[in-house]
Amino acid sequence: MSDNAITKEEVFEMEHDQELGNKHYSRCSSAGSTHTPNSSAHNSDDDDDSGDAGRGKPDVLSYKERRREAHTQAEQKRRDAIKKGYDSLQELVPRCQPNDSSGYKLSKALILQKSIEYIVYLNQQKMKQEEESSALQKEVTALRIIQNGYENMLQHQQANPGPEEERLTDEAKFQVFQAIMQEMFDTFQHIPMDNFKQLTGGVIPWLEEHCKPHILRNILSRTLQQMSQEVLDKQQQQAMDQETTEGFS
DNA sequence: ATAGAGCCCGCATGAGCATG
DNA sequence: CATGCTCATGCGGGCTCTAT
Repeated sequence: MSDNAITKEEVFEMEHDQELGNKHYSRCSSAGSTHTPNSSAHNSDDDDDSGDAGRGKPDVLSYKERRREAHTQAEQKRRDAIKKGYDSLQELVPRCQPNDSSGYKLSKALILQKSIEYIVYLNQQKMKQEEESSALQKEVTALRIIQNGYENMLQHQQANPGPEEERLTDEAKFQVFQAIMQEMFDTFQHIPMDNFKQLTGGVIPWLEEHCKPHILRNILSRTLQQMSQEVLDKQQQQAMDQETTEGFS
């Protein structure tokens, strides 16, 4: 396997010695002026492993050279992966996307910074939604408790209707229903209804404002008081009429 | 218009660590 | 121990901005 590698390297070296090799070393010559080997430098430097096979054969790459070649390719692969990651980030993060017109590309530092800002923003949104969800869940629980209470009251009422003489007549129930509906209608007709949007936008606030249990209870209480007063008045009137009749007789 | 400064990016390489 | 991977470093090149 190492033989194959060496052969490949040899071929590579022979084919690209001029163009790539010169470019390679010209780049490194400045960068690696302190450390980059040229041929003379590492012939004396790393002849420990290549020396046996390649001593006197300049075509055969030394171990150090082979390792450097492999490393260069690996490093290129790594840089590609990093670049791909930055490109993906720029595609994923809305604030990182370049303008369509200019097509300018953000720097890597900016991509990182914007990505961090976006993640923070998403975390805040998540927390906010969790709080809203929690509040709504509590509201649902409370409404279910109220619903159960009313259902229990209804069942109890149906199971124990009470003495015959204490039950409300259908006439009385109708009066109560009529009074409640009349009062609700008086407020409901103030909802703007020029279009469907206005209607739907007005119904919810109306429900919240005028259909609260204590308001309905007040209406009920007031209506029952009125009915009670009317019965009393009626009874008094009947008594007076009776007295008058008896007086005449 | 142009030279120079500053910034960013890609590249090659060495060093150090992990792994089979 | 060979190999792969990551990180740091130094350098060249391209681009933009600014002072002259």
